Amino acid sequence: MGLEAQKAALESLAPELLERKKKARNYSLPDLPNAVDGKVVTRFPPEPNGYLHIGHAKAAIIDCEYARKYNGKFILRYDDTNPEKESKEFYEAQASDLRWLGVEWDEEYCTSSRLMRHYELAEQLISQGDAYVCSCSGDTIKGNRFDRRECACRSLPPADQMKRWKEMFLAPAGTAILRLKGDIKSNNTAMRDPTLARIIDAEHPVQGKKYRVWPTYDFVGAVEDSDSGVTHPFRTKEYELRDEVYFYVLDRLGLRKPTLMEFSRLAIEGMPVSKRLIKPLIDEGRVTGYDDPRLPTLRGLRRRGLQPEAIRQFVLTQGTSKVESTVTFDQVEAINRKLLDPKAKRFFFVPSPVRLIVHGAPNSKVTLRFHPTEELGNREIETSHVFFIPGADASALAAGTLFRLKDLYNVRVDRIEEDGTIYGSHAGEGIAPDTLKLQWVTEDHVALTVSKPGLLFVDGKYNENSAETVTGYAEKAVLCVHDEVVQFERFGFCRIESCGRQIKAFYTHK
RNA sequence: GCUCCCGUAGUGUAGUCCGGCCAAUCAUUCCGGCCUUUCGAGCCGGUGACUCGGGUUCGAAUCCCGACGGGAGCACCA
Repeated sequence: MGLEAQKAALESLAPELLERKKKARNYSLPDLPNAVDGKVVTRFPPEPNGYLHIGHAKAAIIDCEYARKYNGKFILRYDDTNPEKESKEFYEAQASDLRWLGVEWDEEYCTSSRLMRHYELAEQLISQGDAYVCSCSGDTIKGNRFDRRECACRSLPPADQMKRWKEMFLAPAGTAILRLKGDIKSNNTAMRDPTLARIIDAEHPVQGKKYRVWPTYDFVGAVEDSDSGVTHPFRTKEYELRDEVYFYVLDRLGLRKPTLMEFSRLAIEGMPVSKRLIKPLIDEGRVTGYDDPRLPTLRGLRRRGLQPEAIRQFVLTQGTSKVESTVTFDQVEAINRKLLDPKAKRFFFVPSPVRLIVHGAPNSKVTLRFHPTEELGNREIETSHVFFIPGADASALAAGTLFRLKDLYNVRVDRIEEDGTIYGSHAGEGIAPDTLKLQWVTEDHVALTVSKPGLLFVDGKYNENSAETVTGYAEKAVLCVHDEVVQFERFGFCRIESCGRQIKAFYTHK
């Protein structure tokens, strides 16, 4: 029986079998292991040392989303245990960026507020013989780690270690560190007696000069997750080698062990996320700051016109896999466009304007809707016989061509002058099929420059053309728009940043 | 170099833990078509993938071994 015959036979016997069922994509995150509804606790632990970017957003959104999914609790924890790197401004900046993102936390605290607890646990480790004070030089420590060799400090008895620990609080910075007695022979370099605490003299943005001995990430990351009741801490893949340390520390301390999980770092093509790459761009004036719309910082994305919800949906489509991938920005744009489409007001913006004189044009006042289908209001425009149309479209016109001024009437081209000016004649109101429909402005317009954020890096090199601008005329009505994303018809979505005579527009995407 | 992680269409992603319902999901890109007073959105359709080689099994994207490829870590940063 041939395929067609089989189909026909099936059609008569059981037609329902011919319909291919479509499985609906489930956008929610996969189930968590060891999760109990109402008992899940997650946390987002940024270090207040810079502005949050899309990578942080991924972590924060996933953490928050899981807490909601299981009716649990979500904690914002500032991991501020290195006073040399952190500064006051970032605590609030990070919180406000998270609020903009729509991430809401149930609790918030600073790791630096718990140093006494860390000291207490450090002393427990010391007295148990699980930690020691090492006074070797940095180079010696490094060499010994490489050679898998224990140093003399390690074998001193706990009582001596405790004495050395007390002395650390008065010792000059750099002269001693507290190390975990791990496994110096381990293949995992992270286990070769990692540092638990060190001396730092810098003033802390919150604690001031109260402390000099600061615990490290390996120590407090594990302790804080456990102490604060976090059940499902997430971190990015580069910490995977430290998992063993994490659990070992908790094990020696007799503390509860959370279900630790990892996901890959989020990378977007041409958009650097690291301060190492961004800082020089700012210093050299190649970007305007951390809120430059070409940057994937939350501030940059916001300025560009990205909706927080788009970032959330995008992050959720990425999920929690460990596969490292580089996404192109159009994935984010597509989501953003769908969100923006029903709520962005439509305006006319004419890039590279060319003058159009219409013979027989009526002087009239037209009312144009801000949106073709949604009730977003409207604006009025008075028209006479002078218009401006886009240069790119004008260059395709020739004498005799019929086109339409969108939402107005048809025009037939009579002639085109040397200077580019187009002379045409009014050619009826009815919509003619298959004609160009052009956006237009009248003589009563505003000059506008649109910044088009491009990729900052192409093939690993700074892209000199990342800050393209398009100049043109916009209809007057844009003057009443403040900090809003609009759609310039046939041009693209743009965020209008300021009002008055100084309008800035950023091209969000097509 | 050592250790660890990861390899599903152009790009992402679901499925991999607990092998069969996978003739492999969804999105995006691209290409058609429809609709439309926008080159947008929407609707319909199409192209397109389990890195390779062995093994286990009645049956492998899924389990095992190896190769190859990519990434990460090897701090008194987080």
